[in-house]
Amino acid sequence: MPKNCNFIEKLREVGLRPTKQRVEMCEVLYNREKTFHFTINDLVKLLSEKMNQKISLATVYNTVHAFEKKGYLKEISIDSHKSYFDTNTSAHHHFFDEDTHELIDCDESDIDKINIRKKITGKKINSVEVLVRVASDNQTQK
Amino acid sequence: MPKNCNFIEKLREVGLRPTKQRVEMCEVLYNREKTFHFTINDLVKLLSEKMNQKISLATVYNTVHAFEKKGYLKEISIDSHKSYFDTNTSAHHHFFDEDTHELIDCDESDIDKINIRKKITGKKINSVEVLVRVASDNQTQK
DNA sequence: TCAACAGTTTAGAATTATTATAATGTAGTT
DNA sequence: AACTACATTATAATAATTCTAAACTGTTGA
Ligand SMILES: [Mn+2]
Ligand SMILES: [Mn+2]
Ligand SMILES: [Zn+2]
Ligand SMILES: [Zn+2]
Repeated sequence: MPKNCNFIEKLREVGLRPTKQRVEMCEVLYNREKTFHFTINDLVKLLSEKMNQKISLATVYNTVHAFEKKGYLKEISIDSHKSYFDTNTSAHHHFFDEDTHELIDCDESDIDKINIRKKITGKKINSVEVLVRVASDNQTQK
Repeated sequence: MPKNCNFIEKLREVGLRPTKQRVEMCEVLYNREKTFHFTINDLVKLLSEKMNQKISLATVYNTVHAFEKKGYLKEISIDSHKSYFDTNTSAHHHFFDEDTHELIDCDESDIDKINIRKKITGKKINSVEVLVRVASDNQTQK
């Protein structure tokens, strides 16, 4: 994660116009140390803080979906009531903290390879993902 | 799954009034061979077919959530755009057919026990669930 | 048996998240 | 600078879910 990636070039490469809104979104999404997990609301908040002018909600939705289509973002299902997105687009497992509603990525070494015995005829496996729900262990809490 | 379980008694046991709507819902949900996975829409459709009078949408939502709170139903997250519910309330894994949007339960023997190496300090694991997304293997199809 | 009460259902309004629309603005090209 | 295709915007529309308050019903105990 270099400090100042050339997002303009990156956007051009996949055929998206490097408009200021898209470059701004790239900065917010990818100019960080770790994977970023967010809801549209999180993102809107961060963008409004960062930018001088306001950004339209429709643009945030459109751009997130454009990024998703181009493989820059992945949608994650942990809560049927909210859409979460992930800047880590590879197949990977998650911990979900039920206290803070935060997602945490697992890497290869965190969970042993999943062995699936069941076959469904005529169907191929597209992905295998594990969700580990965690919560505070503290008795006094909650 | 007996043919005509005494749902009235079952409802009383957990402190729910055995109103005709709830008994009717029990029949639709639990009077079947296999686990039932459904969306609110699926359920409304089935109930309207089965019942002579119409049932209010609010009642379906209220009753599903009452059942959920009592541990009769479990909400499943596979698609952030829709709520799925499951009559199998135990911890279990799923296959999700991306062609038909159907959920299929796994049993113990289908997936080897998941070994989690990562520990998060101060947090305990509440559940570990695997989602296997499958789709048609047929080249000609889609 | 039946009135009284608490809990339940209901239709419709309200809220929330998301998508569609159509006018205006802008990046890239000449 | 001007042209054009694509993007952004405000706003309207849609869809899922929840709220509200009035009408209704299962239960209880007189
Ligand atoms: Mn989506
Ligand atoms: Mn829910
Ligand atoms: Zn992730
Ligand atoms: Zn299930």
